[in-house]
Amino acid sequence: MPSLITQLSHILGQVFESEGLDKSFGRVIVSDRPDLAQFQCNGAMAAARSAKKNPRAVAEVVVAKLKDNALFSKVEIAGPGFINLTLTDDALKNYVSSIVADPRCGAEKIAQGENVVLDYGGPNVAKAMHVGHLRSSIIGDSIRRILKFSGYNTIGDIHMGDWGTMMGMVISELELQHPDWVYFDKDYTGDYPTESPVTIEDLAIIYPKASGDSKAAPERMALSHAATVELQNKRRGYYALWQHMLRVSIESMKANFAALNVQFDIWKGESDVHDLIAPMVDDLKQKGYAVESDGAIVVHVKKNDDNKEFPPLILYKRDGGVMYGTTDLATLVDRMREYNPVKMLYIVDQRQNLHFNQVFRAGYITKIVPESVELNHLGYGTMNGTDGKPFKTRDGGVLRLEDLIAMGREKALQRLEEAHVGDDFSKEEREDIAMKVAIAAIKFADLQNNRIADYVFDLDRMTSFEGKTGPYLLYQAVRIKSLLDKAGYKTGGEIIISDIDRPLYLMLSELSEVIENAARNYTPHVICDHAYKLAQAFSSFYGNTHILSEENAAQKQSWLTLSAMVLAQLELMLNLIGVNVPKRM
RNA sequence: GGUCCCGUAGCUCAACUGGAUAGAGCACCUGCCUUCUAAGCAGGGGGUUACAGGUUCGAUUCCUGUCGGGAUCACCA
Repeated sequence: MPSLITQLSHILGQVFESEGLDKSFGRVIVSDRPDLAQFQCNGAMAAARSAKKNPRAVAEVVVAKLKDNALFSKVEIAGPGFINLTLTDDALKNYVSSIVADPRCGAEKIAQGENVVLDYGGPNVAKAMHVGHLRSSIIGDSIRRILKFSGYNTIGDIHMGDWGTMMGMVISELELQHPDWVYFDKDYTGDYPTESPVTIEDLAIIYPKASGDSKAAPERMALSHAATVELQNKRRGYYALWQHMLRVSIESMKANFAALNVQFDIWKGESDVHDLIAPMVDDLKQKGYAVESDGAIVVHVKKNDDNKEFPPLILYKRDGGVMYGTTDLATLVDRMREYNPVKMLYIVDQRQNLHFNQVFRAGYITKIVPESVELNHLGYGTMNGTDGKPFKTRDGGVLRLEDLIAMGREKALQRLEEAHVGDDFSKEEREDIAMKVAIAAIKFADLQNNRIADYVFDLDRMTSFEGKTGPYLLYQAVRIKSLLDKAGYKTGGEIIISDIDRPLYLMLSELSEVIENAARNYTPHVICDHAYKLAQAFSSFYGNTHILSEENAAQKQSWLTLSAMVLAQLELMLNLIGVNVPKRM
């Protein structure tokens, strides 16, 4: 079932076409001036330019052909050539009735199961997750949900940092601290213990020390590099220790992501493509794509028509080590082979834009990725504090992710107590509600802006739960649930449209385009925005209209149906940004 | 210095990719809980869209320049 706006665009498009003009000029959008019309088409003005005609004259012709269409109660020309459209209530009612029982709430699909790989999250093994991982995780997860709903087969890959120098740092640090451990005995040939010798808490202390020491002293760094190389050569003891750290870290990551309600389809890491690197580089050397430069092996990615510098992608450093670009290129090999996707999307900090451009160019140049596949770096800005500088805690450290979530939950619990909401709920339910409120607040605050630039992370604002926030949306959804519950609502009945509820029905008809816009441009914020507007419009209606005391039974049933539709769309949109609604709050 | 991104209300952000009167939230004022959850609703003040040109019926959006902020510029990730 095409959306209402699709249907209208089709009708207008046919009229333009019958006049020898491109049918794309018939594109209909929601009116900017609700006081004048419900929908509008600006195509006459654009068409006039290409056809060298008067815009109003073009509009006149189009309007003349729409006059007797029974869908419209009003078709007018305004200003330089805007075509203003208003539907009859019958037409609106017909459309709304057609989506009332639709689980997709009228949203069309834009894909037919094509594979899309999304790369987000990117936590590091042995390193505690902190607020820096937040944006990638929740933006990536939301885009995954949106594309999946839109008809793609999505493959969300967590792409862990599990194979770089930091692993060598930690291993060498452990060896310095515990030289007697069996993992460091080169002559040992037996089995290693099944229990990990380190916990995630240990790692949270060890990594910063190892990293700091390595950066401070070249000879300490040399140990880290040596350990990295030995690990990558799979020295038995190191590899066993690494597996322990991997397992311990994944456990901790899973707890964090479960709390955030962020999901992945596959849990691969840099280590998974390690064995692909040597054959890949050999192959590229043979084909002439990889060449020696200054002692390193590189792929040149600068094109002739570039007016800017494009450093080559380094595959092997002068010392023979590999870089993250090497791993990323090998990951392209892996993903093409495993999934043959139409798109590969990277939700990673905008600062890595140049790096990804290098990798993508190298991917196309070497034919690892065909030109038909979209490679896209969806960058996002740095998370700043209210002072405009990169976010730090009061004592200057990084805020751990679990601490952030705990802070949000505390605030929400406090709010529940103040409002005496849930005094009679079980402790478990109150905690569950607080958790959902906290997650909604954190995610909505982040996802509501589209800025590639920076993002101001303001905990106080986020947990005030007032105004345009995630908890506001939960609150409105829960109120509707409570209303339907009290009314004992069952589906059925005619939809009756009147002045006080017409804006809401019109808004319900916009969902398909909103989600399509978000899916095509990878912009979850348009969903946040529309969800907020819908919630606000309903809240206004709810405040002015007492539904349960309505005496006209048919009217009451119609309003309950409207409420149920608003709720369904709200929950759908919240789901697309990874937010769950509690039963009550 | 080269390249890229950004500059919209006091603050944080939108503006359907060139459309009509630039919209929200916070903060500030005024009302509204003995009828469905006040984490709410109704209303008010607040703008030369950094600045200067250009393109056209029409510019926050596209082009040029200036100013200001940020990022990045091959052996770290």
